[in-house]
Amino acid sequence: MSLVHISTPKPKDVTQKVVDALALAIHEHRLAPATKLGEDEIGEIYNVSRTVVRAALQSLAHIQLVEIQRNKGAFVASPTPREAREVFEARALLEPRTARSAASRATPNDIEILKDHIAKEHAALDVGDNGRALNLSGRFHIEIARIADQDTIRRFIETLIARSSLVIALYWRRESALCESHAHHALVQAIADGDEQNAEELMQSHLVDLNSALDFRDRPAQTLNLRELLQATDQ
Amino acid sequence: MSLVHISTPKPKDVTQKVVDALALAIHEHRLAPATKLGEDEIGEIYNVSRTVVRAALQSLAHIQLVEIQRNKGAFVASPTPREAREVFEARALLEPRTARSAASRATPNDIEILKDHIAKEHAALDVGDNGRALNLSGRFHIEIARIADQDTIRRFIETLIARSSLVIALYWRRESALCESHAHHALVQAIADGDEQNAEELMQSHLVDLNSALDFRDRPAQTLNLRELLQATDQ
DNA sequence: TGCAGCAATATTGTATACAATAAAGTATAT
DNA sequence: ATATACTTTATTGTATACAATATTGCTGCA
Repeated sequence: MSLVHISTPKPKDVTQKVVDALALAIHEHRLAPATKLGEDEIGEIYNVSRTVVRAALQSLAHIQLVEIQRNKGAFVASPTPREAREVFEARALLEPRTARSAASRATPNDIEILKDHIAKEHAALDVGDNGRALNLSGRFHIEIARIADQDTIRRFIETLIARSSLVIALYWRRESALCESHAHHALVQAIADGDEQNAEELMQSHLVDLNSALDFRDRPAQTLNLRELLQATDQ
Repeated sequence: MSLVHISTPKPKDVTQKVVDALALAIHEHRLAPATKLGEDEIGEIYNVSRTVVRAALQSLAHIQLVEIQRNKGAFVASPTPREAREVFEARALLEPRTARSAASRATPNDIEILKDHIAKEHAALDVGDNGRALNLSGRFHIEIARIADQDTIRRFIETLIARSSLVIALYWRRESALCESHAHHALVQAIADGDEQNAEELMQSHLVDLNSALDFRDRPAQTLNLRELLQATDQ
């Protein structure tokens, strides 16, 4: 199942296409948190029926990229400061160990793939396409989880990376240093060397760095969120 | 979202009812791995349309309690030995830390809830209802994650517990000692005492014990699985 | 008998139609 | 002029209808 999700050419899975398109838009920050995702609207855009749109939205809701409110509709998720903190706490718990595993298992081909990711990331940054760079940075982390060869934990990390995109959209503080490809580079080196200890520590400090670039104190305060938060008549 | 999932009375969420009913049946081992879950059939049982059945099945597929094969249908998941091992590896990574957190945060009321769980577990075992006992044992672990007050990790643990049910159905070795409520009792004591270190270690050894009661060497070899594995024409 | 190809059946994938709920607008009364 | 009740509109929730695919059974032939 999970393998299928990764590797298949997917001749005709319309739902997945919609899922991927929406997820990409969110990851690249083209869809802002709390944006309403009307079923008819999306259906018209992709020329599919509401049936498949609903399936896609439910799929995205499961990984918490969108939030569905009964009889209200689907919205791009808007993590609270608390949720945002939790996402990075969970990443700190899972990813260092995963990087260690990756260091013990990576093949030369895997290293090539990682370096390729970094190169693309640089290219995107040079062009000024921060959205794409952010997305690639996330996929870099997912790639490490894949190399670690633990499907279950990889799936968890995938959802955390996805949500990180939203967290960054809401709580990013600094202007520059968007994805510290320097850290990524060092990490690849450790993994290539099979240096498990170093890989684990580098990943840990990388996540600490990321965390320190976020500011969870002030909350989103988006129009849509405000409105729904004020009326506590939620069922 | 996740909070809603826990606390709301849910006046009319038909889909969730179907999800819960099917999940319970799987957890209690009334539905065996690889069982076909026809849409019409389930719809007739619960008097709902295929629309909601499909939504429910997709929801269950996401937490990997069922596997959906395109144009083939939905089946109760049947974890491979490898997947089974991964589930418990992930639990070993997440749950000890979570138990530690729970020990640092638990209120007297939380302790009551945990003790209540254990009591129910005993009662079910006395009646000989192993399915219900297993389900309660799983909910005990989820309860600890709830006390730890980390929604994100709790959700991960919930999916792992759910899959553990299937793993146990397929790979359980021993006859007796189904849920070692002794271990649960000691764990509650440590949490009640706020003894973080002990709680973490007890959870770790508890999971090791569970793992040692499983035998991943021989694979399921179910009729349905065999058939689909032999024909590698999957898309 | 056994197999190949085709026909019939059943099941899933998708689209549409109807029902229920929420949101918005309007009119009336104070 | 504001607030409240009602009406209208829009959107989601659910059921059904149709299309596509897979499975099964049959027929004919070697």
